[in-house]
Amino acid sequence: MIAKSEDVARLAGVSRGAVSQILNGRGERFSASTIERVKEAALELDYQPSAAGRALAMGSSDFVIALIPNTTFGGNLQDIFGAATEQLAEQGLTLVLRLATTTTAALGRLVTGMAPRAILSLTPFSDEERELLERRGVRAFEPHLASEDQFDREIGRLQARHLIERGSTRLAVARLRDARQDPFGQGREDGVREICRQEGLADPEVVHLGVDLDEALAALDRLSPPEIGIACYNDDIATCLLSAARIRSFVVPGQVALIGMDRTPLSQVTVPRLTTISYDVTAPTKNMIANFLSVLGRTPVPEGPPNALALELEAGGTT
Amino acid sequence: MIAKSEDVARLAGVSRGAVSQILNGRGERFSASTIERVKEAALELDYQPSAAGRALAMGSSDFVIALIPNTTFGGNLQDIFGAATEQLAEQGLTLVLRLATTTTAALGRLVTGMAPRAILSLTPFSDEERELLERRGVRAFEPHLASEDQFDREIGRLQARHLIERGSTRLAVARLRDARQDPFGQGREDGVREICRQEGLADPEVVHLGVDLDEALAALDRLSPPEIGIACYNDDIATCLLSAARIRSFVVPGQVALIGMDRTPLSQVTVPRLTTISYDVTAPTKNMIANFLSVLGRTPVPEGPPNALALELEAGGTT
DNA sequence: CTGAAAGCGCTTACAG
DNA sequence: CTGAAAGCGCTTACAG
Repeated sequence: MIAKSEDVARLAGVSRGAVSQILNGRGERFSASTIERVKEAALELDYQPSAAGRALAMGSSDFVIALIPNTTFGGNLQDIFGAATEQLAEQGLTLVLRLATTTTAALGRLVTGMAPRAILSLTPFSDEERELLERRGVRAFEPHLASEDQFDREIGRLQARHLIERGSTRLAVARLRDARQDPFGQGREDGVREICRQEGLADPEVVHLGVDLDEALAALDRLSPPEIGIACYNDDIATCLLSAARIRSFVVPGQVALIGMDRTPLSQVTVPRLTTISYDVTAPTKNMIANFLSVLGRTPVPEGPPNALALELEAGGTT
Repeated sequence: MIAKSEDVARLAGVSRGAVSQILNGRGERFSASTIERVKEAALELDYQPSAAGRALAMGSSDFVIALIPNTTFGGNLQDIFGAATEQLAEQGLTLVLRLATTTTAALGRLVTGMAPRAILSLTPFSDEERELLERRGVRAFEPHLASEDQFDREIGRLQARHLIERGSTRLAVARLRDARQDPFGQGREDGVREICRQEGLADPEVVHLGVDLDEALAALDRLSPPEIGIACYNDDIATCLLSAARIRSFVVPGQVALIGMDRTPLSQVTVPRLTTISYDVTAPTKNMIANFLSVLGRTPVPEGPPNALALELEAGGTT
């Protein structure tokens, strides 16, 4: 049988109320020996308070929901959430993950059903979601970013500037064929175009492809190099185009210059090594969690928001 | 304010008990007009039953926990869990994800606290976990796999047989440097060795590396080709070694033959294309979920377990 | 066919 | 310093 607070109370010879107080750290007014007895009884019975009972009595559960984005959930994020799970566990909170791929309605059902202590998201909430959460009285946390759109434009700008600096006079943007997976593509493209205009170059051509060699070859043929600098949606796309360029015997970076984004591990082992932009989600995510913990009021306030645009260009051999 | 069942009852002019029965589909005995009124009231008030209240009354919550493995949680899995989330939602169940990286004790706290309807795992539970879950009365589901170890040995065997078939007479195994991420390495290595002995070849040399060009170069130098067939832990490692071979000007597959595992998208765009083994987690995972739903008794039993060892060798240009 | 009451396991004023 | 009681929102026998 699963022990309940009554079992603990009986074993320790106190009331259920006392058990609750003591186990929740509000037992200053009890004698040391009583406290000791209760704690031992709880241990002995392997007592775990029922989440439902607590939630009902307290009005909000001990759950914290983390929304994970639809994009690749790489090893990085697992480490972060692994650590976060433990940190929250120390505070008696249990972190559960949820795919962000849900409608606002589903999110609504989730939060009113679960009554979580808070909800964390790796990507900014939509206005609709924000309003919903406020109405339901759920605290929402998101990484302290500049607006998502500005962020993507900045990436596009960075890519374009670097390509131009390295000698490209004709730019292209390689976006993802699958629009579902391309939430950031438009912002990137806009950033590239902005720089092109600013520098007096023609607007970038735009190609769409997936991680597929045939598509990469077709895209490259359409762009009819020699002499094109391609700002790629991510390193995988850049890698594809690098293979395509090799098959077509184009000189990289002489004829085809490539810049990726993400600095994936594999981007560092291509020949030549990919030029890319690294962006560490770790810092903003950790900061978000620290911020959350501090709002819980049990932890010092963190140092201050890290630079939200911690983009770093890593020059490789493809530009 | 958040509506509760009492609000719905008042608005519909019935008792709370009636609201509960009707909204949970056990309202056959009520008149059609009553049912209609209650449903409308619920809709109007945007009523969401409190998970805590339900859980407390019913003894188990509407949560289903899915344990996600510590390895890469790729796009595939997201799709699967996205679909599963919706399927379960239709049954009134809410799927939450949890990193599998937890101690048995933490798992115990989670399940006794949450009282989930079931717990699903993508990888087999340990005996300890299994025993814990049984004791707590939590239903556990896992993909219908042959034992994990057999599975990995089979992968190793497949890799080795293919390399030998393609002419390798000296084999090596490339494992992950980071042992944490190498849970399957030993089984694979054992499978390769088994085949080597069976075929009268020397035992395979074993190298350890990460996704890092310098490490790949060092590993390749240590194996001192020409003439080595390398069974790689995964496609990323194989890709690394392919780059290293190119830098050292080894002929692939003539001098260095490579076979990966996973059939990642990027493995299909290397030059030459990687020989690899594909294994679709989708089928076993979907099957597990179908199985779970059928046990809930609201869905027909699925067709029968898919072939758990649905490994498929995909010959590329590296062997 | 419907409603009133008890109970799920916990916490929190409140009375002693 | 401690215990008895009420109440959180729901469901489920049970009585009408």
